[in-house]
Amino acid sequence: MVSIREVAKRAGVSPATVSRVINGTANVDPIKREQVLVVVDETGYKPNELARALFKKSSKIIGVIVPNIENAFFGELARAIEEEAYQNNYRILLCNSQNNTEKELLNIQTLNQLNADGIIIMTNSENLASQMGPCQVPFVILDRKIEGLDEIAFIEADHYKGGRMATEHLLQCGCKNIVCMRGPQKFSSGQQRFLGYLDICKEYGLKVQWLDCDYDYEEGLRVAEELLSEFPDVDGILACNDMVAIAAYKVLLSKGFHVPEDIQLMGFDNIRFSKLFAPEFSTIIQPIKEMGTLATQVIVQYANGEPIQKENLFDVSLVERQTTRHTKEK
Amino acid sequence: MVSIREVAKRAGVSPATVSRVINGTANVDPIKREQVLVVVDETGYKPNELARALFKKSSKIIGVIVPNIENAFFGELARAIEEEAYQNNYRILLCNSQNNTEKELLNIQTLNQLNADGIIIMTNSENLASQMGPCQVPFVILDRKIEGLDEIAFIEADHYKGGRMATEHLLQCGCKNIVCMRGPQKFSSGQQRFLGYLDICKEYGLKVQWLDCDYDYEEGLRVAEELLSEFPDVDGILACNDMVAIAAYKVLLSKGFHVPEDIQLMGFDNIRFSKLFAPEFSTIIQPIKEMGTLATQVIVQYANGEPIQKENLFDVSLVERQTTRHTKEK
DNA sequence: AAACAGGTTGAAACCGATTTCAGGTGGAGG
DNA sequence: CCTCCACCTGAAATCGGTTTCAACCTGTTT
Repeated sequence: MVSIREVAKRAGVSPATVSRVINGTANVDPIKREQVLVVVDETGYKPNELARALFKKSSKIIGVIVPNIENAFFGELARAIEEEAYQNNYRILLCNSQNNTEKELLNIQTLNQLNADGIIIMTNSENLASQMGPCQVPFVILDRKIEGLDEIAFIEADHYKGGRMATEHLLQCGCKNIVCMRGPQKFSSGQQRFLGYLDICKEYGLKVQWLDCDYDYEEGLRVAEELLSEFPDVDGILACNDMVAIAAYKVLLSKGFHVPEDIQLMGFDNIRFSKLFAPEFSTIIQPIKEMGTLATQVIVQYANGEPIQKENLFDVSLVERQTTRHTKEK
Repeated sequence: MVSIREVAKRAGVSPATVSRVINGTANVDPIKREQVLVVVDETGYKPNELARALFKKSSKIIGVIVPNIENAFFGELARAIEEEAYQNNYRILLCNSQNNTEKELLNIQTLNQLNADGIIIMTNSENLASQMGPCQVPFVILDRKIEGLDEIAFIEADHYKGGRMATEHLLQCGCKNIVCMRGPQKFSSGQQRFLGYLDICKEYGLKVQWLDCDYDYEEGLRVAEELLSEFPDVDGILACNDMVAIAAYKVLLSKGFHVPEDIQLMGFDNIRFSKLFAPEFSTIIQPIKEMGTLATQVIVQYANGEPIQKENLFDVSLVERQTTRHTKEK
């Protein structure tokens, strides 16, 4: 690899001048500029980003910490983040934490040591902040609030509204006996969705019934079994997310229930598979792409010294597909 | 952020000594060593990885280039790579290329400028190598051969065997009219699987019938429609991968066909969703995790100057689930 | 013709690590 | 007691960029 000094020598100028030509940071005599450009072209010179980042204290790297990249929701977020980062000439350093707090901490440290420009974090680790050493890198929290971490921005969807809409929809589809497989109450997403469910039940005078369920498929399987034995006359299930909804569907299928004839089913998130599945799932749409894009933009803006909005609540909407059935007579 | 000079000053030693303590690269007087460790602990000093990487010409970063992270197959590969990289104290820089050659080239360049230790690439770009500038970073190619690129290792599954097994299985399940939705013939995966299908057809004297189909869901929908109109008495479909199999299933469902009663269906890859789907898909298992792990190990070994194996063919196997039905009378 | 403003330029310092190399110390051996 | 060797140690060079700063050149003003 040819260095800036080598280019300078060949072009008969100083490294400083080469730097100025490359970065356009100052005027350079057109003749010298041309000489430099010729040599750059001949040698295929590309500045070493490490050296640059070392001096500038910015590596144009954004760290992305997700609990599980195989989880479609995070996969889709990661994709949106990567895309937007690329557009802005940033690169993505990915950490798949598997709920391993130690791994998250180590990755945060690495990002710090790499002069990263920002960290977008989605995590399950509640007490991450307390265990974390000093960190220069600005944080953006996506989807799940972390106590004690002073992030530059927080981005989430309106889970409460989503919870309300989902429950109300089941109601309008004729369900009398709605059971909520509520998500982890340590997350605001879990809390707010459940609160939405609760409030609708209260407003319509419905019986409140629920079970706790983590956000993953295997848990969904287990809890759905439990649900059927505990609430035998259930006719509507509000799953905490799409993966759990799919798990519930499979359990219902194996027990001989029909969806939506016997039992109706609502998911949450609108991951891509919720539409690919057979039947296609009615669910609450979180604007996943927009959220990921914004997370990245916030970091870019912050790096540029632009003002940013700290709290960002994204609107949600409902899509009715094949697992619920809107009764015509409302 | 405190620097090594700061630590050295506080501990009353030189930066060289601090470096030696941190890295254990030379003996240091136990007393001084202790002083250094105390200061390191007090200040929370962590060496700047950029400075280190600049000097060492190795940033402990592995680039991962995938065509589409939302595609479960690549998502699962990425996960395995990240996991193994973490175990070896490497980090992952992710590029989701969306089949955009320019984006791939730019990311390769960036990785080069970052003194990355290796690039694991899965791409659709055929003529990537010819457009690529000089690159110091060693490549490992996963899943899809790239002509003209001199990689340090190539890793793929035994697609030919998989193609044979899948076809033979459909045959044993009583299919008389197997249609192959073959994958892109520019990839060895597409070629080899199709070759397996062809050879089994020849050996059993079967009629050969196929359509071309890209590896994605939307294509699967389109081609499956075409398949039904072109081959009305099909009773077995060999999809080029699991996503296409799912698409085919949905088309069959919408046309009123029953799977596996009317038409049997084989996928390929064994992505997680092939088992989560309803019905669960019979498919060919690629050892995704093992392949990703090996790709990473190869790079680590190469960085350590250890010998590595260039060509790596992974065995595949067949899992019979609900979309095929093994007839008892063989 | 001298003074001054404005624009280019390169030497050198800097970012924060690692490693080389030469000098200093202490103990063993003659 | 002197020599030699082994072992620590720190000054300085290095990695490859960027930026500061002072010097220089050109052309204009008085």
